[in-house]
Order: sequence, then structure tokens, then C-alpha cells
Amino acid sequence: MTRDTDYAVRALCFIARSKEKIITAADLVAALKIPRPFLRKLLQKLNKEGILASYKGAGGGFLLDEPPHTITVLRLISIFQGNFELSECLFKKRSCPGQDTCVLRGKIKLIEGRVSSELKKISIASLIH
Amino acid sequence: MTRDTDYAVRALCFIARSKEKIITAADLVAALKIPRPFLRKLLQKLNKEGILASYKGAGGGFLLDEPPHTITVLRLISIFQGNFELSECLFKKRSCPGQDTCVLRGKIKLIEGRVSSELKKISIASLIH
DNA sequence: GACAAATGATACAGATATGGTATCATTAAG
DNA sequence: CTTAATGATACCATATCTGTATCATTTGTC
Repeated sequence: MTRDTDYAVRALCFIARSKEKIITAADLVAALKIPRPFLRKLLQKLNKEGILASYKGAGGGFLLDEPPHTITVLRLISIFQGNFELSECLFKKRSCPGQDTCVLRGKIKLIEGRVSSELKKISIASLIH
Repeated sequence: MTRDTDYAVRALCFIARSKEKIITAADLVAALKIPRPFLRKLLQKLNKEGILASYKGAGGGFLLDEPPHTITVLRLISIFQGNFELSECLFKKRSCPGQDTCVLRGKIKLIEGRVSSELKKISIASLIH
């Protein structure tokens, strides 16, 4: 997990806890000590993904735009780090040399699938309870 | 998995198959089309780890120095990519802000443990059969 | 309407890791 | 002695990660 994802989890947990109340970037900086410009970028991304609603101008800020149980860690990872993959085939176009690599890749994909489904079970809701 | 690890798996499978026969870097380059200097660096590392025995000079090359079933993918990953971790705590020294992160980290560690034990089951022996 | 408080958009920068290259030293067989 | 091999190292290009800086836009309040 990268810092993006980690910060996002913490920010979302904080926002989810303060139900209804609008939260500003400044609030989050104060509470979580995340570098401000970094946090802002990340909040904007969450907004574009439809996870947060944003309100501009004085009195503005952010609110959850989805129920906390639909926001999973798997999803956050895929937002900030691209699709979750433990291993990627190096031979997209070219022919893959021998079967060993593919045997390995097959086993890894299996593990990957299990991990994905575990990460999908971890939601913001499950973290704040 | 990085390219290092991937190449290492393929190289070791190749070497494991040609039992007894000494294998040179040139053989591997020809068979697996891995960039030569990159491969050499990686073979040296496997040698230092005791996985390969090396012989210098004309007629030299590499041999397995361990039975294929003790060479696991988990071990190769830890050699080339450091200890296997899905997520790392960002707050080594400083106090961790709130419990959410630790709750999350706990769940991730659990998944991590399962993945590790799966990766430990995949050995060079299991790949060449 | 002016001002202040907030987000939106974007460009830039430093550090680190990854993937790969180049070079020279060392060893051993013939 | 020459040639074929590995050992050791230093270097480089690129991408990603983490973070900074700046300006534009919107909105509430006086």
C-alpha cells in the first residue's frame, strides 16, 4: 500500500465518523497531520471517483457521497495504485519462453484472487466499528 | 513481482532441468533472452545466497547448490525485493494517529501471512514438474 | 460588491527504486 | 599465454512516489 491509499483510508474514516458534518481539508490536516497539498490532491481524486461530494466556497468542504460499507480498501487501492496485481506478465506480445513462467503466473493469479476478495471485505464501515 | 525475481525463477528452472550439467550465463541468455549484464548480476546474487554454486574460468558456469524443492518463490522475492510486505506502518517512531490505521494494518498483516505461506509452497521443484 | 474561505486544476521538484549498461579484475582450462 | 568464464562495481535512464507551489473558481458574509 502506498501513502496515498493509507492517507485516503484515514481521511475517509474521519469523515465517516463525523456524520453529516461537512469536513474541510484544514480539519483533516489538523486531525491527521497529512501534508496539506498532498491531501488536497487526494481528496479531489476521491471526489472525481464519486466517493466524496465537495462544496466550494466559504463554508464548503467534503462529505461522504456513498455509504461507508461500499467504500472498500480494494477500491481505494485500485484508485491510487492502479488495478491490484501481485505479478504481471512480461511478455504481452512476444511469445513467452517456456511454460514455467506461465505455471508460476497461474499460481500467483490464484493467490491474487483470494487477496482481492479479502481486500474487498475491508470497508470504511468495517474499520470504524 | 519484479523482473529480477521473474528472471531468477526462469533461470533456476532452466538450470534445475539440466541436472548436473554446468550452465553458463551465455546459455541462459540464449535460452531465455534475458539481457546479459542484468542476468549476470542476478546470478551473482543467487550465488551469494547459496542457491547457486559458481565456477570461474574456462569451462566454468553455474550449478544448483540446493535441491530444487528448498528454493521457494517466497525466498526469491525476499532476496530481490526485500521482505514480503503488502503494507508497511508509516509511523515507526511517531505516535500513530487513531486506531483505524492499526485496525486496517492488522487485517492486512493477516492476509499477508496467508499469502506468504502460499508463496512458500511454490518451489522451483513444483514449477518444473 | 468586496473580501475571505474554501475547493479545482495543474505544473513542478526531489528522492528512491527499477531496469539495464559498461568496465575492469580475477580465475582456470588448454 | 590466451581465452573463456565469473566477481565486483560504478554508472545511467526512466518511472513512481511523495510532496510543493501557484493560480483559478466558487460561494457565503459583511
